[in-house]
Amino acid sequence: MIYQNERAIYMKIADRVCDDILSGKYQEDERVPSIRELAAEYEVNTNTVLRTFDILQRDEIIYQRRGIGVFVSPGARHKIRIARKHEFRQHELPEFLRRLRLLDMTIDDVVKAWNETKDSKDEAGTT
Amino acid sequence: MIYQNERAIYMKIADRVCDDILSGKYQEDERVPSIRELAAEYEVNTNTVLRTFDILQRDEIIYQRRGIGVFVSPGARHKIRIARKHEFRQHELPEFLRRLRLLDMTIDDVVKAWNETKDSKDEAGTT
DNA sequence: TTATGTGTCCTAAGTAAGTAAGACACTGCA
DNA sequence: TGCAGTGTCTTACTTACTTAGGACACATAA
Repeated sequence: MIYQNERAIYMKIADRVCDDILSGKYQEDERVPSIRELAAEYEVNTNTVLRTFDILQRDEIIYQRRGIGVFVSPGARHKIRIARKHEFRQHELPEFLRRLRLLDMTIDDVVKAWNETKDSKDEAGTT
Repeated sequence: MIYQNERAIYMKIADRVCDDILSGKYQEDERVPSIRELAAEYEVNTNTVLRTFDILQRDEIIYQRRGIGVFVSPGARHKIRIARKHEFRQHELPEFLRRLRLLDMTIDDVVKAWNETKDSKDEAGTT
């Protein structure tokens, strides 16, 4: 039985946007899809995306220009990396290992999965 | 920036109870703390814990006896393990590795953390 | 200037989650 | 029998989230 239930769509979208900045899909000072476009992509109301952008702007990840669009702030990528790494070490990793241990599993299972996904990437990169 | 925001306290409590069944804190056919006790422990309203027990009973993890208490169902531990393992392989592990990769980290960081927490447990078990 | 696409704001509504406080029914025990 | 502890249920209220639909302000290009 799994009971996680994370709601707040606008928060999840914020996380996705950060993902895309980290991965380089959105470069710094580059334009992000418009509120209406993102609302269509995620199939939510424009107000929901608006709330996403509210907190992203509050955290200086993006900046909005009335009538033009939304852009990635300079230094956003680095800022996200720092925050994510901290969160990872402090919470995600310990929680992950805790759940791993609760299932009597070992790190080998994780390493194996890592190598498998890594292999598929190598194949794409090679040849 | 981390935007997770998982609400629904009653779901988190359900997860905690399952943790405690997995770890052996609550044995099968053994009594679980009363609704009022758990409400006090987690500092929530009794109705919130009631909702937790509603879904745990629906999933046959527990059974309630009016006037007596709440008990762990026979086979609950096994049932939770199956569900958790499935969830782990299907979602938690892939998502974990994805986030790891987004941070340009490698599996070595995870192995290291695993060994460290494992060491501290070994010390407690030995001598 | 006008049209279009953008961000911004508003009101209205519904749902889920959580709290609060109390009442009732059942069980075991003194 | 009476009491205490339990699960159960009810009503009322607040808050956060999400949707819906529309309106306005601004910037750019035709």
